[in-house]
Amino acid sequence: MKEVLPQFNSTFSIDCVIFGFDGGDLKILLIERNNEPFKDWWALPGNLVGENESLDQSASRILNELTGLTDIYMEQYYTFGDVNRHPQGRVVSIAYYALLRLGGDKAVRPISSYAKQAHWVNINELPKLAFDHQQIYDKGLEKIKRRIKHQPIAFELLPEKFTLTQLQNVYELILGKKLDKRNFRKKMLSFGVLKDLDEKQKGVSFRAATLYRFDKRKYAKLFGKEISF
Amino acid sequence: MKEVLPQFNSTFSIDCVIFGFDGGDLKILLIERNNEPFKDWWALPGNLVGENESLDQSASRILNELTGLTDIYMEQYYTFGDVNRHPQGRVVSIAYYALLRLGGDKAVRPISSYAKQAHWVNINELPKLAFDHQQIYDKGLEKIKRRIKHQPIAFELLPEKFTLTQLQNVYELILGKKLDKRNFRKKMLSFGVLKDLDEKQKGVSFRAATLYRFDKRKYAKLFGKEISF
DNA sequence: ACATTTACTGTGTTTTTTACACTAACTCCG
DNA sequence: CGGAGTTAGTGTAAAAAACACAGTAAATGT
Repeated sequence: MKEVLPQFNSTFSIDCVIFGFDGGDLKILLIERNNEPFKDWWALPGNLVGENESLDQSASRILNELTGLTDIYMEQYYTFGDVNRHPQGRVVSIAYYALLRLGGDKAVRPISSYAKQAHWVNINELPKLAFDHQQIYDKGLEKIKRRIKHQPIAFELLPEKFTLTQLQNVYELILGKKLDKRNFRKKMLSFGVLKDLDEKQKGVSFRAATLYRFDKRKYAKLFGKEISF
Repeated sequence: MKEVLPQFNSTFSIDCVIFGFDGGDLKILLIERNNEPFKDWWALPGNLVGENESLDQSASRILNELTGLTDIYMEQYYTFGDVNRHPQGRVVSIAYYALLRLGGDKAVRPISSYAKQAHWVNINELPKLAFDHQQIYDKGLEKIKRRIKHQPIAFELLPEKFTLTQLQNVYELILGKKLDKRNFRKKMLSFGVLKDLDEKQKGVSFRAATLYRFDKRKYAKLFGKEISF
């Protein structure tokens, strides 16, 4: 029924920089490719976009296929379309990043067909990546660095209940630098979006810290005002 | 030689939000479509990406075909890929914005084949747009609003020599709100990236203002430091 | 009880942001 | 040439935000 649009041999794919935080390290999910080109290389998870899925849906599907998770925070951030970025033809790739919490029962055991294996890799120990994936990763990290300063995305990496020290760790890992503890806590609490749970950490050696929860309601009320985390 | 990648009937295009400033109003370039679908509707300039051009090249080409201009500041900002955004098939569209100065000898008389006509339209008087172009425009403006606060893109809209009042006008038009004159001037000058030309406006009624030039060298030296215009 | 580790707290200084109104310079016109 | 009209240009005080900085409190393990 539809008229055919002019076209040539081309296609598009999604690539995902999937960040996970396990309470200690910040990691991304990499796959070891099972096919040419770049067989046996490490690469960002990605796939072609299906005929009847939107870009956002496709990104969610890719993440779900690897991790089994749904409803994960994902954001499209850039599209890579150099003519020769894929050796087998023109592939334009739309990049997404995702943020999720690792560990516990959600431990995430990745399975997939086009990959020999998938691994969570510390972002400070990344191997050489296939295609232009290093560039895609770099740009993703850069975007997240900016975004974390203005939007409450750090909470996506943390369990529902978390301590201020954990929150600070997330910021320090993403920004790649140390922050002053007192100033950090003062500022975070001043936004009024953290709810003190009157509850302490359990199962830790040494002094237990107070647990907090991110209060989405209060955050929603702040909209319009510029808020800088 | 190349293996063929799996694919279906799909293609991708570039759409451009081309901002122009004529000293008074902020405008974008719109075309009146000559073909179905949305024949006779106003739309953002756009075209399919050629087989051997990168996305950036394609965006530059589209702008050049309409205006004859080259070396214009352009930035990719988002990719739109809903399944039904184009009635004739799957078209993923990569959006760019561009900033340029209008008027004088550069007056820009747009010509093109797929458009009946092209016009510069005040951003406060936009007509109904074809496809999802309103959404594409909205997101573009939003991105520029953010960017103008951190990067020296306002200068792209101004002639080489400009007055502080003109610069402030650009900010006010993009941000959509009035700014305090004294605070604005103080802040702009404090960055040290404006060179006072010891030269006055000519041909104006009433008192002539001092002309400035943006000093790219000094700006380059600031890199790394967060600078907020 | 002591050693160890992490949680938690406050103040003073500096910098940035905001609010605010008048004089100076130039042009046009009569 | 003088006065009316219009835009250019300037400073200060108050408030808010950012920054630098170190010791005590609480819990654990031995």
